[in-house]
Amino acid sequence: MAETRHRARGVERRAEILRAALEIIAERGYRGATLANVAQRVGLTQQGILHYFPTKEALLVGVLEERDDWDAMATFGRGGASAHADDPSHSPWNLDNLGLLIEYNAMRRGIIQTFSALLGESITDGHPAREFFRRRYAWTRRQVAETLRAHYGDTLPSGLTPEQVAPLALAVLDGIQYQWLLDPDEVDMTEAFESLRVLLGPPS
Amino acid sequence: MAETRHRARGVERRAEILRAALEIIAERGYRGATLANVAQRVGLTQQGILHYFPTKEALLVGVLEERDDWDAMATFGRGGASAHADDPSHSPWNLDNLGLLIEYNAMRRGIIQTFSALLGESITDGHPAREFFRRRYAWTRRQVAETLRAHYGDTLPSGLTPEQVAPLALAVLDGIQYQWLLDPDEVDMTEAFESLRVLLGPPS
DNA sequence: ATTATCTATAGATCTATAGATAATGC
DNA sequence: ATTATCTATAGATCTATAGATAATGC
Repeated sequence: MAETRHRARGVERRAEILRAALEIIAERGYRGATLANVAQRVGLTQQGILHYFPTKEALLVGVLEERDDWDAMATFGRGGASAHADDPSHSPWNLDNLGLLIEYNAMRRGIIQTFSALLGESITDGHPAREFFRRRYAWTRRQVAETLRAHYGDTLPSGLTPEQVAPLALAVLDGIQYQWLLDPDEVDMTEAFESLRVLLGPPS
Repeated sequence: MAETRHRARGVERRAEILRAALEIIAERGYRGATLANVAQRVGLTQQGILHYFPTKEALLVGVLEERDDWDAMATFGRGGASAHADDPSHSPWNLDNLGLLIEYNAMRRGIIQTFSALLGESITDGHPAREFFRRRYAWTRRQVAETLRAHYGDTLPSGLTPEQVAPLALAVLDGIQYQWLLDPDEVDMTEAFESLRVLLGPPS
């Protein structure tokens, strides 16, 4: 790895930095993250990072843009008609290799933790990710409502509309993630999502 | 206010500082908060704060301990058998004065925002509030399950058990709060909680 | 030439300690 | 005496700018 470093082209370096930034943000949040932290992880100086991203905020934006995975999280359950259906990182259910699954989950945890940390911060005043999340949630609520409508029609078994349920379903995903991150042994995300499906009722 | 400052006894000052700290954390999170910020808000120097709370972390602990309100948030709906049933700040449904209600909501928003910011940060490595939240959630899940059992018995209309639903219901509360904080005009917390009740089904 | 990195630094902050000074309570 | 606050500072960091140097691609 260290030996190939001088071979790394700019694009790869950039990707390397973004991955490191993702990890650092997962560990300490954006405000707690430091350019020096990221730099150390990729074996550069702090100023080296600024060569690729002119400011700390630009680095955050890079992380945010890189992760269209964010949205994959919204497509809960295997029923989701994802645009990336053939990409293993987007359809864990198709993996038959246990090693891959574990690796996948570890990466997933990193992404979930980064996402959750940023969401938490984003609601504070003037946070650079605030608008990003506001838009994302508005979009995702619509997306989820649409998915629900495709499954259930205009009314769910509960009598509620897709538009009423969408924010709740989305909220469950986020809330469960926090509970899981705080106490992985006590909270089973998969089971929780299964229960959510039961709670929503059988498709008509 | 400034005139009564020299009259303020230690206990009042402490409370004043805690309230200011709550606000600052709501605005910038714990990591983003600064002793100087808090100091300025109460008209002291940064070192003045350290007279009451020896470290920044001690101040956070103070805020965390002060707010048993945190738990009131878990007792959703008017059905909650709260120990503070006579305290207006714990039973908004009893307020008949609109002014009080608005003030209450504003305060509520501050508390919700502080809580949400801290929850978001707490999942990062070595955060001082992590253990607090882990315990709080374990306790609250049990609490909610108990409440559900009192309402529904051992099985909810969906067929799920109180233990299965509790983490979901709790997750909805937290998740909706984030959505609301990000976009107050698009998300109606009261309506969302109402929908949650419908989703859980009618009590038997 | 252009790109990738580094050293040197400026300029802000931040937490926390030490110790002085003023006010309050016996 | 004790409590409440302040000034002075140490010692760390942090982001960002300036400019040098080495490596890469034509």
